[in-house]
Amino acid sequence: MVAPDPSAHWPPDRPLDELMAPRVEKLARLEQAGIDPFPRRFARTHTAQAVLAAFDTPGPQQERCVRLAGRIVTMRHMGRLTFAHLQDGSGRIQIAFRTDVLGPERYALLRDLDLGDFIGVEGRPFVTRTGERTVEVHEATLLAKAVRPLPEKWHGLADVEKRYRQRYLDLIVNEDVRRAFELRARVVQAMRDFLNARGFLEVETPVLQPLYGGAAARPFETYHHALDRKLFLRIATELYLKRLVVGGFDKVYEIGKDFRNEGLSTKHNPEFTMMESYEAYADYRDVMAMTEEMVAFIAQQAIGTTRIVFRANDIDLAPPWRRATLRELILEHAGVDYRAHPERDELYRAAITAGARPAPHATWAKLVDELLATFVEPRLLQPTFVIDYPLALSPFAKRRADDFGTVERFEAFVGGIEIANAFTELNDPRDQYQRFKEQLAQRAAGDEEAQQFDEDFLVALEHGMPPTGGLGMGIDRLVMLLTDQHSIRDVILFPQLRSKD
RNA sequence: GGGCCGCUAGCUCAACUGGUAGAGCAGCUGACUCUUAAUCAGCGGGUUGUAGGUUCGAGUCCUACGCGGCUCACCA
Repeated sequence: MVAPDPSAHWPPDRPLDELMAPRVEKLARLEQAGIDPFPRRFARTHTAQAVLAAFDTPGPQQERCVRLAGRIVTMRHMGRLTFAHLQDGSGRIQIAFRTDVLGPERYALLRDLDLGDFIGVEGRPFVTRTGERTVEVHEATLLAKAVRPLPEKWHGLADVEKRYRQRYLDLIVNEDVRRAFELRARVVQAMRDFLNARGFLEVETPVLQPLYGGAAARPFETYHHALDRKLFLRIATELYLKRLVVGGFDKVYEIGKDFRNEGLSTKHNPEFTMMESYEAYADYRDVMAMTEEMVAFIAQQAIGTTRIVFRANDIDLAPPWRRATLRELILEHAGVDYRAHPERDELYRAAITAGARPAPHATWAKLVDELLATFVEPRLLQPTFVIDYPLALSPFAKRRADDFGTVERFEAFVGGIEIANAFTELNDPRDQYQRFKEQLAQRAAGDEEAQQFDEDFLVALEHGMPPTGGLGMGIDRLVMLLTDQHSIRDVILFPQLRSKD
């Protein structure tokens, strides 16, 4: 028996349009017939996929009664016979309701079912005359009534805004969207498997930080009432993970959200997922080798091959990847040798001549970055390590032994997008102190993205940090690459959008 | 933030140089025991993103705003 419940009637202050009204009426009618439209559980013996698979193993299996549950996504009434498709997390399967099996009374309850409703059914698998594997329903249970309609069935949901705002509809209707996010989960799983197998320890460090650092970005600010203090959402995990290396964890990594208060684009979401790893006694060459192996492994695990297509380019992620210095790549693609222009104004003129459009007040380091972004990045389709960056761009990277103006750093590019950033970590506290001072000067000069002076971190380094190779890899971009999605919004379930009031 | 494009029924889209806003799907009523974009007959469904303006008359032209997409700038 269903307990009498006043909410059987639709709340009067909830919207109820012409499409919802008949569904609410059906819900009330079912309740009056003693049917709970929102029961508690349903014991399944099979998923849709499992039932379909069972057809391939003939014998007693096929005769067995199966119990499965899902959302009604299509329905075709034909008098005393009705076909429908049931969709669950594994896929969809056809089910058939027959009057002569169910009896006219139970069959008549079908008229109160709608597309979008969840039902559980028990029945016998059979194959229709047209060859479709189907379950003949012997017993059906309403599991959840849907009072709003599903999106249109042929074109699905095409409105991009609605797809992002109501991702659940996108997932119900667009199979490829669901697959992309399942793939994303496999990517993260494979990354963990790879790192764990190499002896890395997964850790979690603070998201709320009194000082932010480890990357060049503007932060989000928040406030803790009890502590009466301003806090920042982290822009990177770097400085905490290196404290852990000081603490004796030789190999650590963290997979988590970073937050950067920047503009939105097809490549940028204000919160994004980053993997950072740190390995003691390794340098950036060791990290390079690990990076190419890891990406190839992830691709193999997630999509079954290292050969991918991105923006109609055939790309092979199998190691070894090309290694080239930043200097030679900029010379190759922009025709500018930045070492020949050590003065800022000189390099500015050279960049303009080459066809770049740098910001008028760009520093020397920003100009180098601009040359990289404009001329080199878009051309790096096959996996490429760009190595050896100017010191000024990298306040936490160790200098080359043979060249004190250059640091041991690489960025990995695939398909024209940057997927990783790594360096031999700076562990000399005297040098780190100088770098922080330099960042302070840049901040004073108006660079909002310059590092804050992190005294605690410096004290940690003064206790001694072993030589360490660090890596940061953007998970969202890696998934974009592996799924051939060109907008980061298509690999983030709920991307940031403007509020809609 | 700049530029360009878009916003019409629940969904997907039409509507010529300004002249009564339509179709398919979804919904409702009926027929139908092998359909799968089921089919057939009938019915209902709209403040054309919002607010102004021009005009006898605006979905259409103008202005502002909102939201989205692409792109540039910034960034990973």
